[in-house]
Amino acid sequence: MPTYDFREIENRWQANWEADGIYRVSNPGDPDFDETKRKLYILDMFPYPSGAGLHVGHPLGYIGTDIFSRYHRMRGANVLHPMGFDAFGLPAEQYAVDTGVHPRVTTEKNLENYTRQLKAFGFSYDWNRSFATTDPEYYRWTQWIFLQLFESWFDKEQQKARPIAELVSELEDGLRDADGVAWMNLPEDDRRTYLDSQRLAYIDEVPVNWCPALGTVLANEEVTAEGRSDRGDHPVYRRPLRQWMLRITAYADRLIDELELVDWPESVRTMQRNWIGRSEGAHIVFPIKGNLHLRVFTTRPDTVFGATYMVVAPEHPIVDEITPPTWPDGTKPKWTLGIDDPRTAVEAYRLAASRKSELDRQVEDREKTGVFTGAYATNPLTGERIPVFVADYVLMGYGTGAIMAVPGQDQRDWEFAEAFDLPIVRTVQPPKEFSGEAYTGAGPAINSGFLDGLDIETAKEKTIRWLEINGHGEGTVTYKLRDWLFSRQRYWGEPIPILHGPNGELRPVPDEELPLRLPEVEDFRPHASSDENAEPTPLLAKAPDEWKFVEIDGVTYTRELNTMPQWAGSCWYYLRFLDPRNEDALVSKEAEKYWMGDVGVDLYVGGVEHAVLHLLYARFWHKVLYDLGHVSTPEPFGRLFNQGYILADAFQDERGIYVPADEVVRDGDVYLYQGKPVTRVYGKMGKSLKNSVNPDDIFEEYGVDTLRLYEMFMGPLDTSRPWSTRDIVGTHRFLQRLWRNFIDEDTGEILVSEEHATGDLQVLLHRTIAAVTKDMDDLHFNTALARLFELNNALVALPLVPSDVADVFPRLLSPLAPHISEELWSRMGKEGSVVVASWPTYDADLIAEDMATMIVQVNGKVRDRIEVPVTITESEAVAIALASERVLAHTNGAEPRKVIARLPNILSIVV
RNA sequence: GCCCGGGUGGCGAAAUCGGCAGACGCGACGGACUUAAAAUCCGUUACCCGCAAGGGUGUGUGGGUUCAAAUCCCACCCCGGGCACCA
Repeated sequence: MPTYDFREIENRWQANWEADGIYRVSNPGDPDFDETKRKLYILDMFPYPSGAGLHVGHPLGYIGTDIFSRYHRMRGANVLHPMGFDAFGLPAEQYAVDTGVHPRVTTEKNLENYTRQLKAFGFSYDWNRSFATTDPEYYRWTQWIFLQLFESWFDKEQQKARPIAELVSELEDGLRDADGVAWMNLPEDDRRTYLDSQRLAYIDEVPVNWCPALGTVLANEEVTAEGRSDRGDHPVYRRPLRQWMLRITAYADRLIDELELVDWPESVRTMQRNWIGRSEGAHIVFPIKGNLHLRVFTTRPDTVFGATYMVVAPEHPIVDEITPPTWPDGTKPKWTLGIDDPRTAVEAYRLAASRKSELDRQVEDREKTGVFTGAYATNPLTGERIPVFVADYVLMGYGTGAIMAVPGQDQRDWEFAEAFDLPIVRTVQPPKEFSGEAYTGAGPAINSGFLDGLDIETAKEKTIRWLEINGHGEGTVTYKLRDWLFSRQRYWGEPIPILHGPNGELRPVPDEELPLRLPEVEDFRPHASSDENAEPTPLLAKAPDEWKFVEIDGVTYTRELNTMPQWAGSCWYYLRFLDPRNEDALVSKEAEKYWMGDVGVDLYVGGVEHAVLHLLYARFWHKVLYDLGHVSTPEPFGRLFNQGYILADAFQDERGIYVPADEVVRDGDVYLYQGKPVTRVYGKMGKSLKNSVNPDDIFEEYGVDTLRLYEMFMGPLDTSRPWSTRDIVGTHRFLQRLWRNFIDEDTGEILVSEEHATGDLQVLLHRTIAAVTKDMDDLHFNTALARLFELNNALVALPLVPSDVADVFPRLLSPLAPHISEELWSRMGKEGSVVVASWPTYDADLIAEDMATMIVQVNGKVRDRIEVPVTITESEAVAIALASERVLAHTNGAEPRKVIARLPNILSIVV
């Protein structure tokens, strides 16, 4: 059929490519491996296959990486471009809870649908390398990595992970001791406890976010600001629980410092630094009375002379010990909440604070509340007695849960001091023009004894030295980053391969028994409860006894019943793609060395929502594997690129409920849904806004190539852009026009001449090659397309396409629109597939200009444009310009006072 | 409040080593073809004044640097995302 039958063309070529295995990539050691090619690893953040299927917003980045991969294949690279699925997770489990359908069944169905949809885009993935994190052959190695963490400790001197066996031998040899106790003097049980406390994977009793309604514990980052669950919006309570933790904090410095090694957006690196939150400062000990003292962390030890009171978090354990039965002399009325004794007052405040920590805390905004404990501490530098308050603006989870308050240099402390009538002493001299309250800027120290006159940095150092010499504290570094809570009480995750002995001993499941498969359970409902005091129970407690209990050498062990979080599987999938069927290792040394090369993944593309968590966790695991010698690069992802989102109009009815956007009709200025007016809003395309557009529908109407081109033509890859189905016709028309330029629609004849292009068309051809090549390198696919549009438009008036244009055009277009390019290539009788054709080159001499347009400015305004030879000299240019009538009209013949020449483009005359 | 992005025609956007603002596309308008419509092809399309030639204005706002600013500097406004009494 001579007209552009995109459906037939696209289906046929996708089938051919698959049959030919044209996107299959071989590894070092394979018979067809070509070691002369340079390697390029181009990776997408793999998707979670949800039940809703893909919408046109998902594949934006995938189209970009596909184009980049195809381009570099044509430039001779050996491109690894894989795709897989992050398939453990709560949605399938919750579906199982609701319907009883096994998560495996749901997941397999979704995987199939996602694979079908992704294949329909014509992506050049090597599907032979695909896997899902739920495959036992994959999670076998996820479990193996966990055991590597379990069997390792962090050597602070060497700043790296080492096998725990090396720690044991150093302890046995007396090269180290266990927290000051010699190994030989330590009883067996204590040795075990000590070792367990040193592991990178360890168990700790930590406060967790317990969500009874979900029957599970949530990570901090999964809890909303309102103290409710991110998923489901259920109430969340904080309670202590024994949990597996991963010691990511040991890597805090390296995770910051080694950001220097990667080519990432500066914004993402900044976000990671902020998340880790390294701050240097000091611990300072404030005596209270007897043996009691309050230890605080401060980033501003230089301001200690201005510490006029202290604040501890409501949850701080010292509060009970320091609060006296009666108010001491000098207690101001506004410090007491109007209550007769300190203990009652503090209890009342704590109760109010614990309630507030949920919803009200936000509402209450900035007003400072607190209560005096009735206790005084002594400022070790001034020797003054200063009151100790309880206030909820200090958090138990950061630093030591206590602060020295320096109202002169901290605005929150200033506000509190004003509210409670506490003294304010400036210890840094603000500039004269400063009119604010707390002053945090630079300046000389004042009111600070031996620090007076020093700048902040010097004063910090001197204070720390004083503290250390006098035993009142020491310089220290703290981090916002906390260890990674790694246990989930869910079913649909990787089982943690640990056995618990009768005396609390931890025994790893031997490597040869991996994978430890998920046991079958009959019912997936967690012990959900509306009782906030309900005990958390892992779902695997429902597994059969023969799974849960293991007898070894006459000892009965209980299996760990927690599973891993969804992050686990996505922490290392990029390594498995290198060697996905390896049964002896997570990746072979040769494959790892070849594909990771010097910088790791050469281009990693995904949404900015993963800027912190996923990328930080993956970097952490990678560094552990690096330390233990399993990988050869210090960083996993050499270059990161964040693609934008597809945005779309969404519509809300009068109750604020989203209505299906595709059923909304426009009537003049108003939008109607089922006859009722709705409000138009705008946001990220997705299920929650009910504004998804299904790619299947677009393929049906316009074809795959059109959709690929449209998504790329909308704008630069890294910005978000609004979906507009109306605009798709632009790229569709481009393809139809291209078709008609090459194919006679009546006869099906190829409209290509024997002749080469000449004159302007030849120049345009070579300029187009140059421009598209540069745009491809820069991931500027929108402008690459614009150049191809221009070349296409230039062909419309010609009866036949010149042979060199015909030879080049499908190759330039093929990364962007592979199907039509392959069809034209094939119809012209070209040898082989366009997929493996070489990228066109251009003749630099042809695109060199000999004439240029010279802009003539008079007093900064453009007054004339004159065609001049590119070799024009300044005196010639001035002579020509001053003779121009348009210039004369503005110079009135006056002599130039000044001439700036950027020849041949600019001549700027000042008169 | 803090941090990170971003504000350019009716719309999506080009142009960022400081050197022609608006490439390319959508839409709109006019024309050709057609019995007609669709499709296709040709043209116009930042705004204001002007018949025209031409002139003026213009890249969120106000200043500044410069022969020259979308681009650099200062202050502010708005939109999006992230974090939040983090000491």
